[in-house]
Parts: sequence; C-alpha cells; structure tokens
Amino acid sequence: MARKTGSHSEITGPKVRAAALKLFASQGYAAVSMRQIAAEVGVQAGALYLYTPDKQSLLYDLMHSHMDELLEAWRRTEKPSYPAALLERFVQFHIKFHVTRRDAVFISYMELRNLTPENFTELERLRRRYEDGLESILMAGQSAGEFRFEDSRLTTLALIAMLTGVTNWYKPGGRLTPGQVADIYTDMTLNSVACTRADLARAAAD
Amino acid sequence: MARKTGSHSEITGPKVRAAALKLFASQGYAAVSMRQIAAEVGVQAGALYLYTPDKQSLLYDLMHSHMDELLEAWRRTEKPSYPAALLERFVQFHIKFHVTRRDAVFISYMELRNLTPENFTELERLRRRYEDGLESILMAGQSAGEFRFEDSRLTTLALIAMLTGVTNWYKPGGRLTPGQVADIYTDMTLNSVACTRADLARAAAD
DNA sequence: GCTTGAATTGAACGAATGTTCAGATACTCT
DNA sequence: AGAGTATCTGAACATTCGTTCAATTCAAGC
Repeated sequence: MARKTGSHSEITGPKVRAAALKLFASQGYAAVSMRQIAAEVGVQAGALYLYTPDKQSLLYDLMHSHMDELLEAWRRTEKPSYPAALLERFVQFHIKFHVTRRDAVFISYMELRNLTPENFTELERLRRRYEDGLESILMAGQSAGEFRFEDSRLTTLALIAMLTGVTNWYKPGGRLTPGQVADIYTDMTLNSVACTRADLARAAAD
Repeated sequence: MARKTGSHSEITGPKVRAAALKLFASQGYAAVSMRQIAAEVGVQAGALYLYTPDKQSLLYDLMHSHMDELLEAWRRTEKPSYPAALLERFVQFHIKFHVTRRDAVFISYMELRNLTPENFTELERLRRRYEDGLESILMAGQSAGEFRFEDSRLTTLALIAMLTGVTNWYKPGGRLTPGQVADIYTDMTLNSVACTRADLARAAAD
C-alpha cells in the first residue's frame, strides 16, 4: 500500500504549499507539524520531503514568492504621473491585492521571526523595496507641493500599517465589497497627507 | 540541592511573567518551551508550575492583564469634550502607551490564535471595548459636524491599525522621541477624518 | 537548635516533533 | 506483457515537549 491512484507531482506540490499556507496562517508556523500538513494534503509526512528540503524552506518559499508576486504586480501596474492619482492607484492596488491573499499576508508579517537570519535579511530587503515604492510617491507629491507631512519614512510606515490592517478584519462576502473598502481607505489616505486649502494658500503667499 | 539562597515567591513570580513576555514576544508562544522560560528565570522547569497552572494560562494572563491595563489607563485619562481635542488625546494616549509596551502589544495581537476558544472570546471582548472607545469619539465628532467619514467601524479599525503599527518599527532611543512620533500620528489621524473647508462650507449651505 | 512549611530540584512520564529511508505501489514507455 | 521510474508508505530515529512529583534545601518561628 503506497502511492494513491492519480496522484502526481504537479498536483501534490501545489497542494503541499496550499496546505502549509492555510495552516501556517491559522495556527502559526511553530504550532503546525509536518504531519498536520501531510494530513491536509492527504499524504504521509515523509512524502512532503519530495517537495521541500525541510520545514523552514517551506515557510521561506511561501513568504518569498508572496513578496515576489506583490512587487511584480505593482511593477506591472500603470502609474499615473499626477501625485494624488498615483497615491490613489497605490492604495487601490494595495487593498485589492491584500484582501485576496490574506493568508500569505498574515504569514509574511507574522512569521519573520521564525526565519533563519539569512532568509530574514532577504525578505526584509524585498519588503523594504515595496515600502520604498510608497515613500517615493509621497516624496514626489511633497516636491510638487501636493502633499504635506513631517517625515516621509514614518508616514510611509503608518500608511502601510493602516492599509495592511484590512487583512485583520476583512472577510470575503462581508458587509463591504473590496472596491468599497478600497475607496474608503483611499479617502483616508489622501486626506492624511493632502495639503489643506490653508496649506495651499500659505504656499502661494511664499 | 534545591532552593537557591534568597529567592522568594514574590520575586520569582514576576520574573516568570517577565521572562515569558520577553520570550513569547521575540519567538512566539508555540516556539518557546517551558524550559527556555525557566532558564531565563534561572530556575528548573518544574518550578514554573508554582506560578502558573500551565503554559496556556501564562499566555492568557499576560494578554489579559495587558488589556486590563490598557482599558484602565484610558479610563483614567481626562477626556476633553471638543471632538478634535478628544481624538487628539486618544492618539497621544495610544501611541505613548503602546511604545512603552511593545512586547505585550505584540503578543496581544499575535498570539490570539494560540488561545483556547473561551480565552479568545474573553480577550476579543476587551479588545472590542477599547475599539469602541475610539469609535464613539469618531461618531461624536461626526454628529458635531467636525468629522467626516464613510463608515465609523472601518475607520476605527483603520486608525487603530495605523496607530498600533508604531510598535513594528519604534525603538527606544531612535531617531524620534515618542512625543514627536505621537505628534505626527496625531496630525495624520486628524487630517484623515477632519472636515475640509469645503465640507464645512457645504454643511453651512444645507 | 529543632521543627515546620514554602521553594526548588532533578528525574521521570508519555506524547509529539522533524527527518530519513528501505520497501511497496502505480503509472509510463516499450 | 514486462521493465523502469516517479511517487508514496510506514516504521523508525533521536530530540524535545508539557507536566508531575518525591526528595531535598533553605528560611523563619519557637
């Protein structure tokens, strides 16, 4: 009694990653055993090692490919040149991307401490690159006299925390659609950094 | 060879909680063993059970007393009646309270999934009560015509996520003091929900 | 100085952990 | 039909886990 009928590498591989993603997100990396993942896939624990060298790599691969997909998706997004429009585009992108990948987002922000130091460093690099994308939008808006804030780095982190927080409560099929949620976050974001009429008047007086 | 010279229950008890707080925050509840906690305290693992019935209770006690202290501290805070001043007070309180308790905050938002269902429910109740404090400020400001937002619940969660995010990057002795950080967050928060001059003009016209 | 009781040790328990691997199985190609 | 190979099982490995408890040690009260 061994191999089950109709099972293949191309099927089991993704299944393993999907099961790990789901379980890591709901219980945490350290709390999930390889046997639990195997059971979710419908396989014995030993078979997992055909698809990952070890548990740590399984976690790292999930986090790394999530960040790759995030950066790539943003890279492919068309960028308006007007600062407020660009910031709006970023918020819409961020919300809509994140609500569809709640498990991966949760893992990527939560399990950093369970990575080996080298793996941690690499992921921090990717995360920083994404954050810098937002920060450069803010700074461009500030240079253009459209935005107003004290500290671009802090503002970046504050906005990303607010926007990513959507994954803490959003449930598909809930009270609001992703589009409505994105619109509300867009308003809040723009208001939090936009120049008030008073700012503009003062700038004109200078 | 047993009891060490000069050690007492009143000393070891808090030490156990402090060690658990530190280790749970840095490695996660599931990844920390009772033996690690004991080693941090300078005691054998068995001795921990004089101070907690089990590992789960240790986690729950830390989270529960954190929420109790948070609610109690906010309750004791003087509340201005003017909505914008009250919101400003909340932000200042939240930031300054949270930056001094990064470990407890981290645990309280991260280890909810490692609680038993009953313990989870109780903590969610406390967390909800705190969130409701902010939401009522927002709604009072809206009624007074001072604030403007689409959805009070969503706005509440967005603001709390933004404000609590400070614990992800703040390090004591860093570039900015807690006061400076709180001021920046206060500006962002007020701007994100404050009526613009246009809003006020429109309201006056009605 | 002796007794009492609280504080702690150190060993032990069964269960669960990540990982390995020889062997069994089912599919593919000839 | 038969051989070969990718896939998976099932058992085993050494560790580690949370927890218990008899035995031991220290400090205080008489």
